[in-house]
Amino acid sequence: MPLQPDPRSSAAALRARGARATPARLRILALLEAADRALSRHDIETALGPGLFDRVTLYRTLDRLVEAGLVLRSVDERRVSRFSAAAAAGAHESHAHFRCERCGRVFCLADVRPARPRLPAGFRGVRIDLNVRGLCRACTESDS
Amino acid sequence: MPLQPDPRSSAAALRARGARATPARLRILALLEAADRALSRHDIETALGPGLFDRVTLYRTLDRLVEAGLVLRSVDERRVSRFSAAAAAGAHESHAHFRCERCGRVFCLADVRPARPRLPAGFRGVRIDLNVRGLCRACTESDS
DNA sequence: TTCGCAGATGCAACTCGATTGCATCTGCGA
DNA sequence: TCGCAGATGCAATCGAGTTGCATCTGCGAA
Repeated sequence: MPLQPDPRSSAAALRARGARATPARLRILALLEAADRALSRHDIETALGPGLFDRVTLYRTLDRLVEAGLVLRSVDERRVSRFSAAAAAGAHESHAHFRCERCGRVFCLADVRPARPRLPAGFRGVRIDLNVRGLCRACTESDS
Repeated sequence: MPLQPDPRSSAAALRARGARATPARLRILALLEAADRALSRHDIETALGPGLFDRVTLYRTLDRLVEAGLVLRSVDERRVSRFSAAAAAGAHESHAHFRCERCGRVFCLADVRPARPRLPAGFRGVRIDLNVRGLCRACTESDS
């Protein structure tokens, strides 16, 4: 989890997974690795500068990064996909997010590792994710 | 959690929450209470008979039932909202679902009660939900 | 170093779940 | 039984995400 993401190691990670190291992928990966929360396509487009990459390119790039296992996807209450760097979040089978009900931002709870619950007979669980909803620090503080 | 949902008690529950007991609300509530899984708007429309209620009415009715606390909403991996009766699921602050990655169906794990995790300073958690993804029984059995 | 092409990108059109505006209808308290 | 706030239906619209197709380019091979 480097503070200054290294584009060379990102490029190597991409190539090791059979994906080309393109500007779009390196920029998006660096952005997600530096972020302290899960970003939507809209967040990413705004951060990189609107118009730098096409909307379709952003979606396809994110799909490819998820497929390569470098990025995790989750869907928020407002039906928007959000993305976080797998390296920063911890690429575990179980994962936890905090979703602020006021500002809509999503934070990774990297050190929370939810336990696998008992399932009904015949059901096979694979991945587990836990969502906590409430108010984030900024919204709690502006709540006085 | 009655096996045969009682429309009279549903009507009373609606009125107690300041909502009218209309045919759409009573039919949808009865359907959700009888279901063993969370239903999408499309599932509900199909079950009640296409054309019986307008799509907009279904969405607005479901919104109202969620607002009244009689129904819980969750969003699946495919960005579709799914609804389950709060009474059947257990209207707790924490809740768990199983989402089948093959058929897309969503099951309530009524007896699983995820623990509240530690949050970063300043964050206030309110509701918790746990999602387990994998294969449901039907899809596991057809997997041979 | 250059070359070729599979894979990546951009643009336009499209899909589909969900929402909004507005006219009409109705549950239910008075 | 009457009035009206709240509920419903219809049409238009929104917005996240996808698809088809033409063009471009990273990168392995020559």
